[in-house]
Amino acid sequence: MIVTRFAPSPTGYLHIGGLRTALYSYLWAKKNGGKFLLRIEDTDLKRNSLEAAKAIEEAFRWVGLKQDGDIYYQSKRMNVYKEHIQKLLNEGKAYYCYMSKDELDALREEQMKAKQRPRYDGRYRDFTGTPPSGVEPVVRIKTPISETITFSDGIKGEISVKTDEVMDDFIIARSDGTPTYNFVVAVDDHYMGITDVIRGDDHLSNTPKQIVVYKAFGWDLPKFYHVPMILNPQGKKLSKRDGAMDVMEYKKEGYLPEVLLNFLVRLGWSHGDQEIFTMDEMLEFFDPKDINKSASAYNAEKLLWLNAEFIKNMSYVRFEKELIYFGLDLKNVDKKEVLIDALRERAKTLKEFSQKAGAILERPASYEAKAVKKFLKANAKEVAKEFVNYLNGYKEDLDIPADYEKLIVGFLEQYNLKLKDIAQIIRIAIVGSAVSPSIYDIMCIIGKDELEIRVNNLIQFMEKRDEQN
RNA sequence: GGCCCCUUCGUCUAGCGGUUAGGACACCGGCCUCUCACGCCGGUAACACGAGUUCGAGUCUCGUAGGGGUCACCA
Repeated sequence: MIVTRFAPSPTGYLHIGGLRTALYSYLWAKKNGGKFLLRIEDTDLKRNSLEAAKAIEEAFRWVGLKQDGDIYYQSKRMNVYKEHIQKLLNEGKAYYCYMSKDELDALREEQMKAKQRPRYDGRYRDFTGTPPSGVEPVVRIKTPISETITFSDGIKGEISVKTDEVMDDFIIARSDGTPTYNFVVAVDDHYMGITDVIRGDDHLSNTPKQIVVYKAFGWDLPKFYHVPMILNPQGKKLSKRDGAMDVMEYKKEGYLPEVLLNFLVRLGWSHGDQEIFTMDEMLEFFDPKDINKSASAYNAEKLLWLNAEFIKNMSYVRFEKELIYFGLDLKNVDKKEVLIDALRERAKTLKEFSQKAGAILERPASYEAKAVKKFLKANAKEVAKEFVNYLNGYKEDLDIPADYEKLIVGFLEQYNLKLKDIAQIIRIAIVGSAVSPSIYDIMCIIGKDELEIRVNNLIQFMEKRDEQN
């Protein structure tokens, strides 16, 4: 069985890079009938916060990635790590190092000056004398000397590093006794039964260290997949400055969770020419072997396009449900289906949708100056008045947009006008600007009575304007 | 700087020794049209460079250049 995990450290919100590796892990496990686990890496008490952990969980809930079983918190497993550190100590595979932080810094500086790679010199590796007093020791693991550590990465291929060149006896327990990252990752991945580790390729260079831990305990290695980073549009590493990194920010901006997932799955992975995937299709087609080797740049326009595609095909009930978050309650809107259909092809996000809907549902607070100047010419007032008269005398049904089209056609015939002569007047009367969905749709949405009110309001406005001139 | 990784249109990518190098976003035309969109049709645009291997290279090998990652008592 395949078991994967996502293991964020709770130092901030969940960002889209993290979400993508989580998605890949989730997909790979679920596709194979396996398990996807969530582990919060909170060993560094100073930098973690409970709120951050909660924020990550909230983001997971929003996108609908559900972990199997309970969430693991490393802070609750300290005794396990301590036991294992003790075990290595007992077996002589790790040792206490009494070098103080100051001494270490001095050594590092010296090495830097000599243009050497800063590296612990192993001075306590075989130390048997009396330890210096007043120093709380750290625990270091013995990394093999003159060995080549080789592993096969599912994305990058065969990777091998020479221990003497790039590794030293790294610290597995700080002087306060708390374990460090590379140690706990290996211990947890082993006990959680992780078979496939899918993570960002910034961890590629940590992998040999974790392998040292695995080997010290004699454990089998999981498979590793190091997925390339996501770059910003400038091709640099995505950072907070690029904005919109927080997954929850996408909710606020009116993106659908499945769109974010769809967008992310295609960033660095593909299945032929397919752009749009349902969750079932992602599960069917995803395979980490198809993940690209190179980093990919974040492309906000494509995300927007994808969101628009999904909105175009979204159900009415889903619209009603999602729009509540944006302060738009469609429950009492009589022609909500006409509203939705009129706007779904004009709004790329739910946020934009709710703004545009508001412009139709609420009476315009003012009339856009440019539109007034361009379309409300001298005869506009008369045309509008004639329209109100015609509307008052109109006895046919006014229920669907086509009924309003009949209304307009009749009006144009009677007064020998062109559609152009009336369309913008009605539009401005209803939404206050020269841009909106079809006038038949928006007339239908607000209904006959409201239509009359709004056209009259516009007539009043024009009268006032004409008086001033 | 050492080590590791990467390199096809502006961007996401397809390609797995023989292709007019395909698709998508964006962009530019045109059509549709009551405005704006949507939709439809069409277009511009890429194999980083240099050597090999081969009858033949985007595809294999090696260099060069460029980009990224990483070198903590952070994760």
